Amino acid sequence: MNRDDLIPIPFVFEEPCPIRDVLDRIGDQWSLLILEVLAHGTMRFSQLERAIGDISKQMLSKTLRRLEEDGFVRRTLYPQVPPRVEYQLTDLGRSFLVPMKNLIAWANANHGAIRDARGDYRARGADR
Amino acid sequence: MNRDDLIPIPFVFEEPCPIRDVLDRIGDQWSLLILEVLAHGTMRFSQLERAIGDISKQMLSKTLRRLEEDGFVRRTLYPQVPPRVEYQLTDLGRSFLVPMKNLIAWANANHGAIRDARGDYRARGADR
DNA sequence: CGGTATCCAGGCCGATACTG
DNA sequence: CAGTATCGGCCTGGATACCG
Repeated sequence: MNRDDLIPIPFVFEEPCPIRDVLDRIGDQWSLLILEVLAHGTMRFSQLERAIGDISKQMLSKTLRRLEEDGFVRRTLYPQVPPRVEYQLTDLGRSFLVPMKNLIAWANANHGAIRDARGDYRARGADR
Repeated sequence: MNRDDLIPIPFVFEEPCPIRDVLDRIGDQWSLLILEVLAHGTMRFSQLERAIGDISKQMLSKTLRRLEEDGFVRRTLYPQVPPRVEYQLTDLGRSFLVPMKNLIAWANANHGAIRDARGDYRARGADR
C-alpha cells in the first residue's frame, strides 16, 4: 500500500455526516427558495404558493413539512373555518441563512466562470 | 431580528439562478465529498475510489466529469499503458471551498439542533 | 488502470382530483 | 383555505459486465 492511499479521512465521512444531512434538505428543488421567501416574514400557505408561482401544492406542502421537521420553519395553525396556517422561520432557520448568504454571493460572483467552463468543455469535446 | 437581516428575494428567481445552478451540482450524492477529498491534493481515479470507499466507478466517473465540466476539477491524462489519470482542484474549485467551509461549520454546529427538532417532530406526531 | 454500456429499483416531482 | 391521495414520467444512482 502506497503512502498516497493514506488520505486523512475528512469529516464528510462522519456517520451521519452533518453537511450531507443538511444538503439533502436544502439541495432539493424548493427548500432554499422557500427559506428565502420566508426570510421576508411570516406567510400563509397560499401566499407562499403565489410568491413562488410555479410550485405545486403537493411539493409546497411536502417541503414545508420537511423544513418544519428539521426545525427550520415553524407552522402555526389557527383553528378557524376556513383554516388559517402561518409559516415563519425559526431562529435555526434564520441562522442557517447567514452562511448560506456567503455561498449565494460566491455563486453569483462565479456563475460566469462556471458557464464559461461549460462552454470550454463542450468546445474541447467537439475536437474529439 | 432587524430589517437588515432580511435577505432580498430577487436572485433566486434569476434565469438561470446561480445558486440553484450550483446547488444542483454539489447538492448531489457525491460532488461535495469528492471536492473535499481533492482538497487534500492531486489524486488518481483509483485513489479516489479507495478513499471514498463506497462509491461505484460509474458515479465517480460521472461526478468527476460534471465537476470538470463546471470548472471545479482539472483532469490530466498521461498517455501511458496502463493509463494514468490525475484529478486536481482548479482555482475555482478551491475558491468554492471557502464559503462552503462556513456552511460546513454551521452544519457541524447545528446538527444536534436539527436532530433534536426531528425528535420533537416525531414526538408531537405521536400525539396526533 | 480507468473508464463505458446496460439494466434496474427507488425517489423526486408535476398534474389532477378530492376533502374537512 | 390548506391541504391529502393517486397516478405516472423522469432522473438518480447502484450493480454488473465489458473494453482499450
